[in-house]
Amino acid sequence: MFSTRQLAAQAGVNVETLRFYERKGLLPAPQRTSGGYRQYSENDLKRLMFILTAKRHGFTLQEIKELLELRVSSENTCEQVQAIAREKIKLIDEKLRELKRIKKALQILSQRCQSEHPSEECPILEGFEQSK
Amino acid sequence: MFSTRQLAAQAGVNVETLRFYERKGLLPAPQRTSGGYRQYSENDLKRLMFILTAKRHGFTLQEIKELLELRVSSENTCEQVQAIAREKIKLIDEKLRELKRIKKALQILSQRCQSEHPSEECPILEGFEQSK
DNA sequence: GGGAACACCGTACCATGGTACATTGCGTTT
DNA sequence: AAACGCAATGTACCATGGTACGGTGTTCCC
Repeated sequence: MFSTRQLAAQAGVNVETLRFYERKGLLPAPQRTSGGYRQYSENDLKRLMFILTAKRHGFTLQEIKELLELRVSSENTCEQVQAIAREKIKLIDEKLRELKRIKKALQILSQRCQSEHPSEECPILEGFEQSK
Repeated sequence: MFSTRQLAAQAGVNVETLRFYERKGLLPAPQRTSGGYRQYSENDLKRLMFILTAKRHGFTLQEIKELLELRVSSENTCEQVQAIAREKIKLIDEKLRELKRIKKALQILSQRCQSEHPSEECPILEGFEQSK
């Protein structure tokens, strides 16, 4: 069990951020002590780490919330969950493809820098094909 | 040559966005007609597409600006450019790794949904290891 | 040469994702 | 029981990345 401060420190975020995520429904309202202090579990930490990871490459909080809500319940049959998961996987595959494209462009740039004259102009743009 | 409206339409963005990117230094101030209208080139379109692609997976406008400024000039020797490019490539590799992790977690979830009972609880969290 | 249709500019506004108070409350220590 | 530290709350504020608006200027076509 962690206090707000401890959880925030573990994850490297601001204490206020935890409250913010709670308001937004990304973190569940944790148990409270008799005095009203939040008590976070190991599971909350994992969940928080996931949020932060997903956030780092451009998932919005809303999307992350949806990812986290992907669970089978009475409202949500297995097949529905699978459909949503497949959708998200497709989205991720697209992100993967585009990141690879950008990486390749950077590698081409780096390559050119090795082979050409120092003062030569080698704009990064030249390595790019049309996107999307 | 495109007008502002044409370029915006080609790229699927708002006209105002082009002016915004120009103010922020992401798009160069284009040539103007005698009447003061902007005239964009094919190269501007490519540049804009790159910006949009990079943006879609979490590069900030500031980072994108730096990517676009990666070019050899009198201020910037080939070696410096290479160093920056390598740095960005490392960053991209990290994003790739984390996206793959998220994808795997989703696949595990999807798998479970096939093999278990409809009403079973299968939270997505369970597929995740500790991150970072 | 008058009027649509579009362009320009500055400024104001908006959503997202936080961050920072100021105030009140808990809880331990002395 | 006073005091220190940290927690909780509501509200205000901030940066980023746009978007909208009102007023003016330009083109083009009848």
